[in-house]
Amino acid sequence: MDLKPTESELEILQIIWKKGQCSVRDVHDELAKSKDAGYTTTLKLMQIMHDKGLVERDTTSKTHLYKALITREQAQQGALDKILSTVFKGSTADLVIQALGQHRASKDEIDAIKNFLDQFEGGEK
Amino acid sequence: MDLKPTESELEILQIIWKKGQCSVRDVHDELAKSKDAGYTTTLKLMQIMHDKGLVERDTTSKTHLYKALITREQAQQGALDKILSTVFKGSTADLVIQALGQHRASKDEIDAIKNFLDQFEGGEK
DNA sequence: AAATATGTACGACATTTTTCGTAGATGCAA
DNA sequence: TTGCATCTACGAAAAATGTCGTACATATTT
Repeated sequence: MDLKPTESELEILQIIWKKGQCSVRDVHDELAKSKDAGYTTTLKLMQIMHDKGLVERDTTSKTHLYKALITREQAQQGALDKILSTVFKGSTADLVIQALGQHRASKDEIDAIKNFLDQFEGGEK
Repeated sequence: MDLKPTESELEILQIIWKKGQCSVRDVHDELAKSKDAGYTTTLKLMQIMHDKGLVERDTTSKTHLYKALITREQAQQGALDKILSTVFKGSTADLVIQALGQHRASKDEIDAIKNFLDQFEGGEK
């Protein structure tokens, strides 16, 4: 089980994660807002995702309904692992600092992260 | 100018970043430690990177020497932007927390991040 | 019931990325 | 200077991804 979604598959997973359960039409309409591809392209992609085990589907009615079998958190972790090894030399601290440096996080965000760090540090040696 | 390295190109860039300036042989020998591809494959890839403007090269001697034209920081930012939009819903805080949660940063790393945040927060509103 | 709309299946093609073989130039050692 | 090692150039194929057309089934409307 490989479970490494491609770029297009990730775009589709995003929509499924947001809506919870989707028909191909749901996904395609949402996708069409930002992208320009045919309906059958989306269909085929979702069929492939099913073959790969990235999604499951309910085929009891004519319009099949798809659910994600991989969580957003899993995909996030996979994406992080990948860029950590390819561009961040494995340094989480570098990654975090680079992420925060560019984006100008809001005060709320910074506080959330600080709280997280505090709680974290308490539990560790 | 697209400047979006592919997966293989990133592997090569990593080595060039580390060594500063490399022949194809340098890169290939290093690559061979973790991967199994022919010499001409590496050569071709580096030629393509040159065509794309990802690297420059000194061709005065028989063995050409390559330098990166994109910085590690640029590539890091590109990689971050990509996964922020594809799996993190644009939330830097989510990304940071997910990164720290899994990877068990060391105390030093945590402190470094905290210091960074402090200095940061001071400068902001 | 016929026409129209909407759905799945799936082969085939297009594009992008990666891999490799072969040819030819240049340096070097016997 | 002959032979061998090392290099670049580059076309072409393989592999991975993304795209679409067509066929056909099932609803829905008139």
